[in-house]
Amino acid sequence: MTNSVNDTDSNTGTDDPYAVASDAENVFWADSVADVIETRRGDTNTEGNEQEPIVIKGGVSPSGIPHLGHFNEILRGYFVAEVLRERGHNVRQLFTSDDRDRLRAIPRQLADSDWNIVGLDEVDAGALGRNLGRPYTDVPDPFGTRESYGDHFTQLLRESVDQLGLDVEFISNTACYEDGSFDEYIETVLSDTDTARTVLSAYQDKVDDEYLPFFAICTECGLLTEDITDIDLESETVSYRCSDVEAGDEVFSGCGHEGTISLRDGKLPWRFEWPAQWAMLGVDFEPFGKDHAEGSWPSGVDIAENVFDIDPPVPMVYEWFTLDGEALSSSSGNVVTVDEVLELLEPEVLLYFFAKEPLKQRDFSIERLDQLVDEFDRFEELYFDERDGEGRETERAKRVYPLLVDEPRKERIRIPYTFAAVLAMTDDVSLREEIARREGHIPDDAPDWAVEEALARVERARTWARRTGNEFDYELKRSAIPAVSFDSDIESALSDLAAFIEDGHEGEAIQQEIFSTAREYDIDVGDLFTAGYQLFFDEEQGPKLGPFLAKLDQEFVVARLRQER
RNA sequence: GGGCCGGUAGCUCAGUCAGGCAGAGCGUCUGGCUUUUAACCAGAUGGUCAGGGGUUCAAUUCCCCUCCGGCCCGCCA
Repeated sequence: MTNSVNDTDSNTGTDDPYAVASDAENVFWADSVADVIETRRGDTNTEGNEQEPIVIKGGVSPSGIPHLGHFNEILRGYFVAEVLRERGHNVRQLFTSDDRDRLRAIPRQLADSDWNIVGLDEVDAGALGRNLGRPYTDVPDPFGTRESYGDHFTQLLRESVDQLGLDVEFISNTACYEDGSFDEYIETVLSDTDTARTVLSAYQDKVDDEYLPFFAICTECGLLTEDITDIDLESETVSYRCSDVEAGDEVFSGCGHEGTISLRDGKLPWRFEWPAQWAMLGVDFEPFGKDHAEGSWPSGVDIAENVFDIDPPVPMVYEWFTLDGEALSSSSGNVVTVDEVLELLEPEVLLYFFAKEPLKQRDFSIERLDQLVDEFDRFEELYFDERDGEGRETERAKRVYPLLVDEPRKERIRIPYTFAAVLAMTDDVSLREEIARREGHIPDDAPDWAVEEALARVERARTWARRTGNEFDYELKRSAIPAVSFDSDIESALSDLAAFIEDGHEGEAIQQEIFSTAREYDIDVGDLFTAGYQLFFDEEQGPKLGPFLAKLDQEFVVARLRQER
């Protein structure tokens, strides 16, 4: 082995993907990354002397439903891109869909073009099974609307990026192979297979003297096969035998066909393909998951320097998220999509989540989503000097918050998330607003746009309560009375309560009256409350009853307490 | 087996990289209200900084070992 990354001194600083984002000078990791990128390029001033834009890349195989974890590949880069743009640089943010990778397993769940999550029983799973081992772009779209499986899931990812309002250029790996963009890099690798073997063998034991770093798509059966028998760079062709491919526990059977294909009808193995992308696209920065940190990254550095003769990009490792404590996984179906998340919280809250320290293991907890939203609300208040911070909290908020929203607007209104969930117990939109105003969450002079956006959170909290079935998941049974029956004491007590409310009283007075009525009839206070919750929610518990009833329309409340409708 | 990242209050997280009194929000408890029913206000409570050892006047912070969660050394955010 010569000049591997491990025995040069070039690995002391910016090649360490763990160290790049952890400079104590900065309160925001993306600033530390940007510092390193500027130093590396040597064009730290912003006087317009840089010829080429700074290129930031991410990438993923379109293996199934694009879930929250995949957005690390976009959003970690997005923050770095925004910081660099602030500093006056021209930045391109790229995303490669690694869509010539092979379909290795069929996910238990898929998403159709409208983001409906569907099980395998709703598609032709058998057809998918017959396509195992073939490139994603050669597998038919299971929903029959797009050109391929790969196109379908790439398109879904792109829609989520659009929903977040991000400016990202999508690049199809398959398209790059087909249009010849990869040609010179494939030729570089295959023209000196000794060097390729030598470099890679330092990282992979299975590389032997026969190893040829190229895969071919079989012209007969479409399998992406690894058994390359000859390379002819004169004619730019590769000969292969369609042998079985082992991938983990799976074996994809080859058809045995022996054929010859163009360099454009195959692909480089991942370990070479990644550095080839860096070379082809001129990548300056790329974040990647911890899975690549100890394997693909060091070999990629070595291949970049010693096969392609380029500098590798500035790297950054991010930790994986869990979803309510479990690993995110397209194949197992434990996923949450950006589409779903945006039904639960505002985009800026989602961006806030991704602005946190990349190396911390984090759980995205839908059960406790209120905690994340509360944290964001406080962060926002720090930015607007509406709250005192500890240590460098305020400094961080001042730095990061403007990157989360289109435009900081001091007049914005945030209804606390769990209170929004309480408001969502009624579907009367004007009542929601009235209660929010009365409780002081909406100032009298609030602009219309701020009220509208604040109340949009109520719908999101409603969706959250329904999705989790939590303690806020109450629904006022307005249209029909729940099937209940009470003993005569309780019926009388409810009737007295109706009369009291008919006289017109404030919420706290009604609350008091519930207690005194219960005493009067010598019934357990809890039983009377339970009866109330049953009548209005068909549940045994609920929000503080007196104030809630006071805010509903009186005629309805009185009639319901009398069990008339 | 070898290497890497993380572990701070019941929960979600700052602080650790530059050693100097252990922090926030939520929750919980108490009061506001002679009455348990979740929204509001006030106050209080809350810790073996995963565990052990070392260096130091001083360690959550630096070093070593161990445990737990995860990753890499096949493929794959």
